[in-house]
Amino acid sequence: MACSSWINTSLDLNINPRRVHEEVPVSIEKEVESKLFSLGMPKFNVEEESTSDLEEELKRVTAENKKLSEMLSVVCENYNTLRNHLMEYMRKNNEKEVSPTSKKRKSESSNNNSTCLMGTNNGNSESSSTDEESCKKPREETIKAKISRVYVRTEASDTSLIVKDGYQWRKYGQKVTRDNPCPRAYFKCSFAPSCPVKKKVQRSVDDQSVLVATYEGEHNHPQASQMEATSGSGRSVALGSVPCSASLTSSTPTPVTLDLTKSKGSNDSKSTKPKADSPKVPQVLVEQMATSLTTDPNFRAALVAAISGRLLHKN
DNA sequence: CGTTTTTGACCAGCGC
DNA sequence: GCGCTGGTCAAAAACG
Repeated sequence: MACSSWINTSLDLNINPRRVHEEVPVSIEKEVESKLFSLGMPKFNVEEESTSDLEEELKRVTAENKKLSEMLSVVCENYNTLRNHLMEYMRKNNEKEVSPTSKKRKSESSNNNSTCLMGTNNGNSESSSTDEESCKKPREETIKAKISRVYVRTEASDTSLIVKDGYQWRKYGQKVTRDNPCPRAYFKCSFAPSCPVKKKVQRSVDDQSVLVATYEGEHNHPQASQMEATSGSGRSVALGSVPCSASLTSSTPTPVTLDLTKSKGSNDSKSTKPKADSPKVPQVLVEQMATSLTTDPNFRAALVAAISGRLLHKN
């Protein structure tokens, strides 16, 4: 993913980094300074500051902190609203396209336009894409499967068809399909016995180093890795060991891809998923924002001021 | 010994 | 109806 696609979340906070508490003992002050300086923070002038100035500064930083929190809330709200709109739109679109007589394979072919590219970072971060409800064959009609497609770049020499996505999968079949010489692997979610999610993984015809993972259905449980992290007693989970490159060449101009596979359907009984199963896209967004913020000198200065202010107040 | 993977067989949808 | 194809099953093998 090109850096040019990154969202500029830089906040012009106009913080003056110079301000630091004056009444602090010199030893503590120097300690803080040296630590911050070792972190790449600018060393600031601490001379001739009055207490009132510092209190004012602290108030201002607190207010900005509050404002940032509010902005983040707004961003999250906007995201949820946008996602709901997208879901609504796609559902309406699907109702138009899928005729009552459409069958299994037609649903798959109509699914081809719901693809999206994603980048991976050593297989740990990934986002998926658009999804689409499909008309399944009779015995699967009870499952209104949501289908999404995920592209994962791996080592071209790696022949395994493992996509590390935080869930535990059991392979139940492999087939060589007509349009692709590379075999397609079929996986079922094995973390929860009742989980209906299936996954197909196949190498891309165009680029053998790209794995195409197609997900069907929605997980009715949190991610295995997250369950482990929270419970601390989960058994070892095979998440795959595919070394993925951090970048994925994409012609898609979309800067952020949405993971709607884990979106909570409004009328779905599975919507009562734990929060741990939240979409990964916000995480991507958060990472971008975090990166942007941490590289923003203004923000860093504000952070330094806030931290040092707190440290010094405690002393 | 329990779990997972492999792999050939089987089934169902689709086009002709 | 027949052949092709994708998807699933299930027994055997492999693995920890």
